[in-house]
Amino acid sequence: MTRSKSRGTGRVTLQHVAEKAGVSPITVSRALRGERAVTPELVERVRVAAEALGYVPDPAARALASSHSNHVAVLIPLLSNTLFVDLVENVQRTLRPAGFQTLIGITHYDPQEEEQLLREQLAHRPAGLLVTGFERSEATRQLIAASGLPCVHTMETSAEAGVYCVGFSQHGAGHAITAHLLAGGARRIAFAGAQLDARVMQRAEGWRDCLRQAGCHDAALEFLVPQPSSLGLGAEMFQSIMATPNPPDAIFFCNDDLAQGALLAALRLGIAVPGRVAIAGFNDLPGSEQMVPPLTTLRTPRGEIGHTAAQMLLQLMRGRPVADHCVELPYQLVVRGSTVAA
Amino acid sequence: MTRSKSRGTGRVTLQHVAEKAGVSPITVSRALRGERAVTPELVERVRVAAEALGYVPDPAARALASSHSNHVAVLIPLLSNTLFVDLVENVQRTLRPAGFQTLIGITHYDPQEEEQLLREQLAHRPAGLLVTGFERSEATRQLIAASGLPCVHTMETSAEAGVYCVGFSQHGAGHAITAHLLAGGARRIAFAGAQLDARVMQRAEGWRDCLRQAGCHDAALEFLVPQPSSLGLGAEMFQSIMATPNPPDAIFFCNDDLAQGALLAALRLGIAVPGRVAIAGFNDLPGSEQMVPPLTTLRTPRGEIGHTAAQMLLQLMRGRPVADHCVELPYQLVVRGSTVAA
DNA sequence: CTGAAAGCGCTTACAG
DNA sequence: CTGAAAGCGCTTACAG
Repeated sequence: MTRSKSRGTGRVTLQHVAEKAGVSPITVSRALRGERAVTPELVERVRVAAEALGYVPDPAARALASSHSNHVAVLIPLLSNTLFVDLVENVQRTLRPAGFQTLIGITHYDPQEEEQLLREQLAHRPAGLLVTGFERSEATRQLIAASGLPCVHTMETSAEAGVYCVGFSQHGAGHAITAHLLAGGARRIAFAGAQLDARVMQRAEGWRDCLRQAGCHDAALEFLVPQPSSLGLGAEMFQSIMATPNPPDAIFFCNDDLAQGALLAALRLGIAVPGRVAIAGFNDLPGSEQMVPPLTTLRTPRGEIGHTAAQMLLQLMRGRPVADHCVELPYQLVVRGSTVAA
Repeated sequence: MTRSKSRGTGRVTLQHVAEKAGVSPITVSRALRGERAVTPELVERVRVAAEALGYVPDPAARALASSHSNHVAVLIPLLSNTLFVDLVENVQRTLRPAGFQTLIGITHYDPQEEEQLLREQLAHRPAGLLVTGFERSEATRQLIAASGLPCVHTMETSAEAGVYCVGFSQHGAGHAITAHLLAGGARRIAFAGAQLDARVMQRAEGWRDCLRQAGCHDAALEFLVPQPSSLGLGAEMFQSIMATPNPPDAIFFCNDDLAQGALLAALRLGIAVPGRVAIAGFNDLPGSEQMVPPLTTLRTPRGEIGHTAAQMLLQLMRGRPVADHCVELPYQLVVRGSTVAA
């Protein structure tokens, strides 16, 4: 089939489908988008014609005409923490079948970078936004508001009206881990945190509150470092914590990689776990069950968060009402050998 | 400023910049894209006007008019292997400043899924393609060829003419690890592979060739399982390999996570490493240096591959010639305690 | 429920 | 080196 127009791209367009189906292009557009107000028979005819021609709608033309692309902008801090990989995978798994493309922006926990990324993503006129937590620059917050786009926050929850979020109680989870340590007989329970983003600090708060309730809180047992968490850092922190004059009998690490590093350091140093010190992590990342001893941790529902947040966003992008603005998902304590002797 | 047109979106357009700069829209377009054939003074005037108005080009309009978006489609097997996270991060770091958005497709090593993802990405008329290795369905291959888009292959190299690639010698790397094990005195050296993608099999080939040259090859010491690699799988494989009638004195695992799992299993089973069996991994992933004993491995240049491949693609997308169609980057053997007694 | 017209914001190809 | 015209492939808003 030759095209006569000067700039013809050889692409099958709405026009072609319309001719084949014997209707107007606009009807094809409506039929294919599943807009009501089109006779079922016509819809069928259009569908057959589109199929026969192998028609693929042009996202750029669609975006230009409707002022919304089929992109969804996703902002996450990192991809090097499995946590966010699980989140992203589930977001994509949910959004793709619905016809949405994911635009992934990695902020590295940097508010400036998040702002810059969002600007670039916004230029693409995404249909929706998926962001991590609530901590961001005022400018970013305003960009989001001014965009008028549906936006779902992940990982944390908020009671604020009009804010959409899917997460779990970071505070409650921190509390739960600490309570488990207390139940095991520990009294001097340390908190070891890295990165120090808002969620880590909420877990610290949970730890603090739990220990205060039990009358065992000791501010000297809060160890915080701003570096990104890693096994190496966990090993270092463990060693320096155990070298303090009056070391703890249990340590709650804010992330499993830190705790894994601590377990390996304990092995090297010949410090018995949980005999001399119990160790707990957070997130239940790959490998934690393989540690020696296996790591007690808390399984966070990041996969489900990704799925649920994407579904909520889908509802919002379709202009449908959402029952729950804020969905709080359950987490699960996973008790293993690092806190309970075999 | 009120807009009179009925569908005005409130967006600052080329038109506005043109009026402000006192030139035609087309000149603005050319000036901003850095096309030559525009007087430097005009370029400057346009730039100032655009800046003042906060003009952001509309990618959708641009894509529609030019039939190319500023997207680059990236296809990778997984995000749960740090390897590919490093690759993607470096790709984005290189492409973003040049004005390109990355579209990430995760194939899960499934040719069908890769094909489907590519179709979706192609609908967005990306400016270029970045794919992993050379193993894919014939249909996918044809989609790539028919698209006429510049395409750079990563992780592996190929001498084939007209094929752009940036990688390292998987065969050579497998050979190097094996040679190191041989040099340490091992003679019964096993290869333990999972996933069994093309690159793993090339490493296996390197292991085979090295041992044949040394006259030590034993086909019974090749252990292959198709499951995705993980610490748990590594532990299982290690245990079953050591339970064979005539176990090896060294094992080369095709990925660090398997080897890490093996080291932890050895610890649990009380099997001395490297005393009774030496263990080597591949990739140098996070945590390997923290293992007990630290894991000998081979550091692969995936970050540099991402950067170099993105740069090559940038050249191609700009229509500039590329000196080397095929860039082979160096890897580095990292010798640690799991193969050499302290 | 269906359609003709206009427009989304850019770039291509052609003139000058 | 600069510009007026046309077009990219859709959807919006307005009629009927």
